[in-house]
Amino acid sequence: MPELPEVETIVRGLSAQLPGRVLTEIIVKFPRIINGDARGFVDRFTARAVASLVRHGKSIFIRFEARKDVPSPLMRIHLGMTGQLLIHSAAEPLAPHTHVIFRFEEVEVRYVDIRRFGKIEMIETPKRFTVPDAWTSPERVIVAALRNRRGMAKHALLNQNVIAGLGNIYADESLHLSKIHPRRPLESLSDGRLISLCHNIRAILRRSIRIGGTSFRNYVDTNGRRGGFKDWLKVYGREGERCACGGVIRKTIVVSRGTHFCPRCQRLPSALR
DNA sequence: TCAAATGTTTGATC
DNA sequence: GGATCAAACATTTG
Repeated sequence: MPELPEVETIVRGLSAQLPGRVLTEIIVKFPRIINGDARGFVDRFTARAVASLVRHGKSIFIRFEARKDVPSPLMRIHLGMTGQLLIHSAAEPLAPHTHVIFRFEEVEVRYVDIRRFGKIEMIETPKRFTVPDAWTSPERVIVAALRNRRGMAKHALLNQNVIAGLGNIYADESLHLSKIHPRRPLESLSDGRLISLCHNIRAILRRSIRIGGTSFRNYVDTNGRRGGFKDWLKVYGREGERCACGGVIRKTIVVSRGTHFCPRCQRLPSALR
């Protein structure tokens, strides 16, 4: 479920609580969530203090303080479709589908994931991010990533190896704001359209982050609160409703994902069908 | 009751 | 490369 604004909101929630705290215990109730050897994972991170948190795309990275000369590995958390990270006191009862518990002094962070598509892993040797982040990378870098790309616009926006962070909701919303048909071949867009697309992506992300992301079904932040961006969605989940231009919003399948668009203001030039 | 759909990613296949 | 599909899963919706 969570796309960039939702993950950003979660990282901010964790950043307000965790830095400086020592991870005293990790309880793994469902080992398959941990990528690789779960025991090694637990051993490596237990008794370490959190240094800082970073988001890149839809991934959360937790950096721990190094001990002596021993460099500290990174923890990467990807929430998949339905992953949640909730901050609780240890006394509160466990929700169903709680798979991993990170126990700190005073608080614990619980990884809850109904569909269990999420992954948590240890990264021994962190690498530089090479893919631009849809929110933090300079716009010109994102434009450059899309230029010279071929194929359907929506495909590129969803591809995390091209731009990191957009998912189905924000891809649909960005294309709608930019008046680009989801199947429009990227190579058919002028430089100006590409620049405005990237600008619109940022504008949508900015607004969504400001109000805590989109809660369509499951998403909640670290305090269990829902995000407010659902009310701002122009096409996602609005099949049959009217677009501001007067057209009626349609839902079809593009790149095997449910795709919402307005056939009136997101026209596919007839030469391209 | 059952089939389809759900905010993701990855790997296979053509 | 690019497009398509299936699978990893549980729950909700029509």
